[in-house]
Order: sequence, then C-alpha cells, then structure tokens
Amino acid sequence: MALTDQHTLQLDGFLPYVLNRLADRVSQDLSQIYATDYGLTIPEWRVIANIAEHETLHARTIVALTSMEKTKVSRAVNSLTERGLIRQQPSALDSRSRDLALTKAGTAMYRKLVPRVLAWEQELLNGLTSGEQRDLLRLVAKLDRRIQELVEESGGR
Amino acid sequence: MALTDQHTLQLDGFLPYVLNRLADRVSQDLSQIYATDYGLTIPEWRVIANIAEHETLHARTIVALTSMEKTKVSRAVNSLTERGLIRQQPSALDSRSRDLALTKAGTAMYRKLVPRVLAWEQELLNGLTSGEQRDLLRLVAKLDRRIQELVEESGGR
DNA sequence: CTAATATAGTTACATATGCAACTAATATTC
DNA sequence: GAATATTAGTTGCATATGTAACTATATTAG
Repeated sequence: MALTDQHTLQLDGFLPYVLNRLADRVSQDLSQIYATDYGLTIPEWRVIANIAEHETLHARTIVALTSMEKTKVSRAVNSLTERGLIRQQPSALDSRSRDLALTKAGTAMYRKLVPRVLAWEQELLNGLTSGEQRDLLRLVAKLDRRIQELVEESGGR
Repeated sequence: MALTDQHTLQLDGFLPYVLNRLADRVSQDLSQIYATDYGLTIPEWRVIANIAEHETLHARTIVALTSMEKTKVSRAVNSLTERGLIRQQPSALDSRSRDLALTKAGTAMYRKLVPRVLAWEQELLNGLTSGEQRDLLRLVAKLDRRIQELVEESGGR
C-alpha cells in the first residue's frame, strides 16, 4: 500500500475525481434508456430536454445552459431536425439564429421518456433520505455557481 | 415560459443532468493545469494518479477503479510508457498483465502536479463550509455505491 | 490431461468530438 | 453611416473514443 503522505493524492477524497467518476457512471447507465430505446445520443437528449423545458430556445442559449461545445449543439440540433423531432423557425430579432421548438413527434418522444427517466432517477436516489437529496442538489448547485465564477476569472472556454 | 407540469422535467432539479454538467465544467477547468502545462490528457492524468496512489497496478485494476473503457486505459498506458512516465514489468502471477509503476520522471511530474491540483480544488471548495464539504463527499460516495449496484443489476458495461 | 470458457490487453474501424477557420449577420466605434 | 469588431452557427480536419474482433494466457469442466 502507498503511504499516506502529503505528496500523494487520495483520489477517493478528491472531489473532481469522484464527481466525474460518478457523473460518468450515472450518465452511462441512464443513457441506455434513450440510446437503446430511442436512438438518441446524450447531446441530442440534452437538447430535447432543454427545448422542452423552455418551449422555444436558440442554439446559443442551449450552449450557455449546458456548457456543451457549440459544434456539439449544432450537430445535435441538425440531426434532430432531420429526424423530424425539432423544428426551426427564423428568429424575428436576430436572423443569424433560429427559434428551436419540438415538433409533435419530438414532444411525443419526450413525453414518453420523461416518466422513465424520472423512475430511473428515483431508483438511484433510493438510498438517500429526502433531506440528503435536498442537500445534494443544493451543494451541487452551489458548486456549479462557484465553478462558473472560476471559469469566468480564468478566461472561460 | 414552460408550465410546470408533471410532464416536464425540471432539469435544474434532475440529478443526472446537474451532476454531469458540474463534473464537466470542473474537469474542463481543472484539465487546463495538466493539459496545458504538462501535455497530459484526462485519461492519462487519471492513470498516473491511480498508479501513484497504489504504487503498482495492473491495467485491469485501473479499469475497475475508474470505470474507464479498457481501450482508453490501454492507450493511455501505452502513450505514458512511450513518454517515459510509467514503466511496465511482467507480472509474476499472470503473464497477460504487466505491473505498472511510475518512473522517476513520472513521479517527478506527479509530485509537481499534486500541490497545484489540490490548490485548485481548495479554490473550488472555497464557498463551502467544511461540514458541507464532508457531506458532499459522503453523499457522492453513497450514490457511487448505489449506481454500481444498479449497473451490476442491469448487466454492467 | 484435454477441451471449452473466460480474461487481459491490443488493434481496426466507424463514429464522435474539439478546435480553428469560415460565412453571415449584428453591434460598436469613430 | 462607413469601418471595425463581435456574435451565431457551420464546416473541415485532426484527434479521441467505443465497439467488436482478435491474440495470448488462465481457468474451469469433464
């Protein structure tokens, strides 16, 4: 066993590491629902969920909300449009952008997905008390605000 | 604004979503340290950190610890070996595997990285009380055990 | 002990991704 | 109100990644 000295990182107590590993495992398992059964990639699912939540959105807003690369968003938006799941309309205020909205088919798919995804989340959260669930969400949100400060300070991506 | 009905997912309260977004932002910002200054990719950095913590390890153990794809680990291990940062020795017990260890150069790089990475973590955790920090690590660890149960149930990857 | 099965790790190929350069439009500055 | 700088989104290209097939070794069953 490695000695526990101040020169050795304890990975299990190192937040970026444990956070990423957890997020990865969660995403991986959850994605089986929308990937296997609906042929959606993770970026596509995120785009759909964001549009659904806000009714209508510009691509750049999705970029801001998710921190996904704009090329990732662009490609997801285009493939979803080709598949008839979202619809694009010229924006009145800025003709570089288009208003994105779900089509009937997109809404239908989303409506079928939501309960399954929520049920899956419930299973994940099974072991936590509702207090712990609240704490976790609160702490994650707090850290998220903090990391965005740090990113802005250092120049952002 | 979208109505808040039971058919619409509230993404900011949906754990898989907020968890991933946070983990991504954290990774992205942290990686500037080892990517820009040391030319390490995220998988390479993880491999180094895991070997450092355990002195010596097989590739398959890294796969188990991190849930990274075995091809990802394989490629990271090989590129690190080529760069002279880790060393491979035939394993006494299983000749399919090799014992992986850091070289002098690898250890030196790791030693230089650790304090910087810890300082960065400290900045991130700035806004949380030490109680909140403990809670967060505890909850993440708990969820991590839970997600691994779920993965095993459903067949694993 | 041999045959069948499983495991560690690599490779090949197809797909996904990120960055930089680009087009088109909008904002800003003088 | 041109000229300049920014911004939204796309495309090209190089790199990273995941899946499946493969090699070599270990393990298990009979």
